[in-house]
Amino acid sequence: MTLDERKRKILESIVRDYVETAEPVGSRAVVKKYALKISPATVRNEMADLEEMGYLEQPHTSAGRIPSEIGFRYFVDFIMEKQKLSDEETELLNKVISSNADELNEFIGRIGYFLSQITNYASFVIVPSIKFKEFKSMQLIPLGKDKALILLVTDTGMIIHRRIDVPSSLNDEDLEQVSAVFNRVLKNKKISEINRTSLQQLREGLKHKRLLVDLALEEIDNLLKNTGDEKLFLSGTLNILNEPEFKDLEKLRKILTLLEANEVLKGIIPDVTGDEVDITIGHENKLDDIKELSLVYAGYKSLGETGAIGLLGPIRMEYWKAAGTVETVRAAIEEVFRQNR
Amino acid sequence: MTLDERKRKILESIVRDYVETAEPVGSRAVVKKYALKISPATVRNEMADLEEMGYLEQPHTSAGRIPSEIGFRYFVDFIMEKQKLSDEETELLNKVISSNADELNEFIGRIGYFLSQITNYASFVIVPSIKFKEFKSMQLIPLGKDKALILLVTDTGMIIHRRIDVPSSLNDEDLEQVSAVFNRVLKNKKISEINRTSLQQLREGLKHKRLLVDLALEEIDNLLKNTGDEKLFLSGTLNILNEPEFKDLEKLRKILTLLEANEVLKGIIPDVTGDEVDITIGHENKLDDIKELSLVYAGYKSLGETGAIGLLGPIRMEYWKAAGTVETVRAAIEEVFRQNR
DNA sequence: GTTAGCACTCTCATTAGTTGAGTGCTAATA
DNA sequence: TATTAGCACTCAACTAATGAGAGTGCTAAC
Repeated sequence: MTLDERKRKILESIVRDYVETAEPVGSRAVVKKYALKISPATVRNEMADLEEMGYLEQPHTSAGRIPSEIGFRYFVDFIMEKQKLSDEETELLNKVISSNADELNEFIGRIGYFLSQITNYASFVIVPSIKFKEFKSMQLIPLGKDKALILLVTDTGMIIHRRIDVPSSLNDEDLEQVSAVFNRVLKNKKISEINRTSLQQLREGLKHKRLLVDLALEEIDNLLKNTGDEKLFLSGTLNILNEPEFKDLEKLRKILTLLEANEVLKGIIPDVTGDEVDITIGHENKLDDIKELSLVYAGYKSLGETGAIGLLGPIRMEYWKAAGTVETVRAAIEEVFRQNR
Repeated sequence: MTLDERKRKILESIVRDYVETAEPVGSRAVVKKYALKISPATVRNEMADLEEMGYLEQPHTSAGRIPSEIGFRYFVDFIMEKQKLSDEETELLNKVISSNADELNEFIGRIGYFLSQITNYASFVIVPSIKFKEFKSMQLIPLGKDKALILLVTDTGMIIHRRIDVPSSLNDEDLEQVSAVFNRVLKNKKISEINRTSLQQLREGLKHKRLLVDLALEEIDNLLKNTGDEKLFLSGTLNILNEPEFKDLEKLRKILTLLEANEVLKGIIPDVTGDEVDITIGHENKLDDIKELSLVYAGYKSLGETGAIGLLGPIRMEYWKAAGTVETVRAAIEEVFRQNR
């Protein structure tokens, strides 16, 4: 499946031209635009070969060629090089990175915005669920009559809270007392260490506040369960409005609807493995709904968990630019996460 | 500007037909579909009158009539009645209301989803910034080496937190001590009562932990400042893809882009005054960008502050349905907020 | 192996012709 | 006087025909 130098050059020209113009590329255009020292006729012969091999296709007899998905795949694997960010882009990225967005959501939001701004594709960032190891604090805070706030803090700084009803038979001091006992038993305790015995211990020590204890325990249980949901941030989805392949309203609706359903979207992103930028093109994707799209993405590590960032664009995508951007941003945010803890 | 019964009937027929079909309505269609006991010719005469009065317009000579914005306005003000929810819809609403979504965001999300589901228009919910009156608790929770969590709880159950760096010269006990002093001075204190004296008092009592105190005070200050941002929730924006008036890609892009910019959107919603459902049609709206859209909205009260819910659709909108839905949902969520505190 | 030349193919834009829905006006009718 | 039937007229939307242009594949010459 290896192509000689000239064929590679021609394939590359066609890919680049097609990505730029979204029109089939003719033999003359290839010669002219990329200053090859051969005639259109020769190019035509080569193109016929490339078509036979499956790298190109022809919308109709008298049109130029466009790269097939296989052609794009070959281009991505063996021809293109990832394009580095320009100086201005790098500067902008640094600004985004160093802006004191100490709220995680905001930071991620800016990263996503940057990705889609720079590339003009839709971007996504998956933030892994941050597993915590220890409880740091448990509070029951009275809020006026009959209400209280139950508040848990983990060693990762995550805060879980819920408003609960408090039987009016309990007063503020009772709440404080329960807080204290919980804290004593659970504080700095690893989750794995919280076993039946210690829970039993809690119940025993606070028999007469059974209801409250049960509520609190239920909440802790909840916390443990919900620890498994990673979050997906999307940005720049409207960029697909610029792509001529989606000028058709029905296609557009399909894609936008898909992008709106976050949960579905999580499913289409393949499991990230290493640090490398990965690319899936058109039908290589799992779900039918995105067989007209390509994905350029990479995993990153944060607190031992794996997240992902990536771009979502048409098959006719500037893979070199997309891959370069994803690679750089991936490294940058991993660095941030490393420093930050 | 009052119309006789027959003209009203004809205007209504044209509005309803046009809303349904998005096509200009001819005299024959009016007679046939709405079983009026007059001839098309008569209707034509009346239509000519209505056009002269500004209630109808004609896309071109040989087409039927469509309602002008003034026509819609007349229809909304003097002809239509708000349509009540069907039994199934009411049932669904009750389900949404009573589902134990004790997270505010989730509750609002469901309300928005309901609104746009039922009407097929984009919906918005504005949640007012909840002003709080008292501090309930202030905690400094150590999180491993050099880090701590500063955590404030207000009487409205709002939680403000930030991760801060702690000078390594301070140990866990120092943190606890600062917490305690803060709590003693601020607990259950109204904001208006926190004056310079009490702050001075804090600083004095903790002179040797100056840095920490300043950090904490800064955070409290922050909290007070940020109390002013209301939140906007949007839902069902893709419904506009169904409207034939936006089959044009450029228009579509404009609107979707607008809807993506939450901040701009807040600006287009007029100040809500009373409890009544209000409607602004096309050019009655402030911003140029939404002069091709209509707004159906109403305010609601929550903890003394005013929020809003509403729908955003084409000028050719089912105002009766939209207004009825908004009215019902408005009442429902106000009831929820009333009960919940 | 490469290239010039040429017949051929197919899309796209333009034009002309046709259809049909709907109007406005006039004259007849109740 | 209000209503209606009848009819000529208008205009958008569809259809078919035509021609231009881009690009190919093939053949024969270099």
